[in-house]
Amino acid sequence: MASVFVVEDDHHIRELAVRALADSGHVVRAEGTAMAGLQGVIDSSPDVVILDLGLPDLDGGDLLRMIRAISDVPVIVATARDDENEIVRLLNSGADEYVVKPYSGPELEARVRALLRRVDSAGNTRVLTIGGIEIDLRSRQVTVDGASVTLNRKEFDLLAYLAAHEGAVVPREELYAAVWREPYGGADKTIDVHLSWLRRKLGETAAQPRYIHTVRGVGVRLDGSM
Amino acid sequence: MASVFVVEDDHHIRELAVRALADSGHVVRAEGTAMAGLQGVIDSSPDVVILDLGLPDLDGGDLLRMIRAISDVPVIVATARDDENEIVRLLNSGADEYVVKPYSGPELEARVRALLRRVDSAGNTRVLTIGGIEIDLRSRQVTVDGASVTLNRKEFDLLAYLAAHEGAVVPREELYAAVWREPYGGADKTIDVHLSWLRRKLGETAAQPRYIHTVRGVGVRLDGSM
DNA sequence: AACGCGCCTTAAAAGAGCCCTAAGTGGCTT
DNA sequence: AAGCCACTTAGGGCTCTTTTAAGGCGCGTT
Repeated sequence: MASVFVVEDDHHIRELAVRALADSGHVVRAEGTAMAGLQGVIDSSPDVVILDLGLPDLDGGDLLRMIRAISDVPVIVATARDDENEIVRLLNSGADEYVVKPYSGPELEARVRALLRRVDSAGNTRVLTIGGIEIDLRSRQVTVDGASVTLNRKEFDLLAYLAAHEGAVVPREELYAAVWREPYGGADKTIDVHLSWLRRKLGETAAQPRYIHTVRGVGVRLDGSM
Repeated sequence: MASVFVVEDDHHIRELAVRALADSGHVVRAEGTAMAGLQGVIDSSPDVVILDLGLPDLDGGDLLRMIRAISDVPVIVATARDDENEIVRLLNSGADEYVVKPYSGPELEARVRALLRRVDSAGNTRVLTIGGIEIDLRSRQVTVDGASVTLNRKEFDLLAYLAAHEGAVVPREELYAAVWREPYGGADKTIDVHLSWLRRKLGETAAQPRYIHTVRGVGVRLDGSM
């Protein structure tokens, strides 16, 4: 059982989804517009969001990015079958699942269940702790060994993404895509400059890393256990 | 990067999948029959399984249940059937994702990535253990008898590929193609140099092998049981 | 409008580490 | 014994990464 938020403008589809999910024991809320949906997601902090892409007031992809900017909530996007590139793009920009419309109630329910099975075992806190670093995703405040440090937007987004993937080597390409939201031109040194500034604020250098470890030729890894 | 196992009987589709996944940096194994696939999944403990449903020797659903009986490995099912009920049934019986055939390389790659992201964020680790060697594919960290060793990119990729094929003799040609991502010019001695460096870091020599065994005229074999 | 400030990008240089080539040695096969 | 194959070491070129510096842009303030 979980709380699910449905954003879908078509009344009949919305009712189908709400009924199917409610029948299988979930707490369901629904809205019919992007802006109301965004507000609802913020207010009710659901465990899963079902997001229709064909909303009247805003592109579904934009809404997805707005949700991702404030939350790591798992998102299932509902889309038309013939749009393969769109699906790839959405999965890369933060969607966790997709269902193809028209979908059946049982299918949607199965997707929600499959997704929750993965997510339940993860600790869903709004504050990430990596070694001596505390990252509050909501207020965007960071402390290192208890002392507050001021990060600007890019620095915070870099740190937050690395922290969300603690221990994993994150390729520059992925890191750039996540923070800049645009394709990575391989020769772009900007990301290195920001990493350097971030390191300074975390109290380390590349030569004496405490958290951000360079894996030459592959990417960088945030690791608090060393 | 992860180790992926593909079970698909159609040669062309299999090659498409293998190439797409290898190009995006994964260690890939593939088989064309259900029984060989099951054996391969048992032997190589992959991080993700791509499972075709239209296998010649066994129903894909049955194979999925057999895999589920022995492992929690995430499974992506590939189905030509545009059959909604079939998909729901499979998701309920343990599949984690599905792709509809024919699928593109980028689409498959995106599904694998999305799945790995969920698995990783659930706190799972992807570790290969060969004798005293522990290989963490996510952080690219390696320990031998508990002691950390620092491998550079080529060394790590070589070791990871050999470990994913533990016990099998890997031809130089295949090893080179997997790590360098380009065709093997037969006279290339570079791979030998890197293998030598890797051996040194693992604490062995070719004359006194503990893990990497040379099979003269054929290739090399990683084996931790000796 | 003009100014100041912070933020981001571009540029450039230096350093470190990695990778390939080359060459010599040793062992196995024929 | 000769030839082939594999292993190792050494050296230099090159790529990748880091860091500093300078300039432009946006934005709020004066």
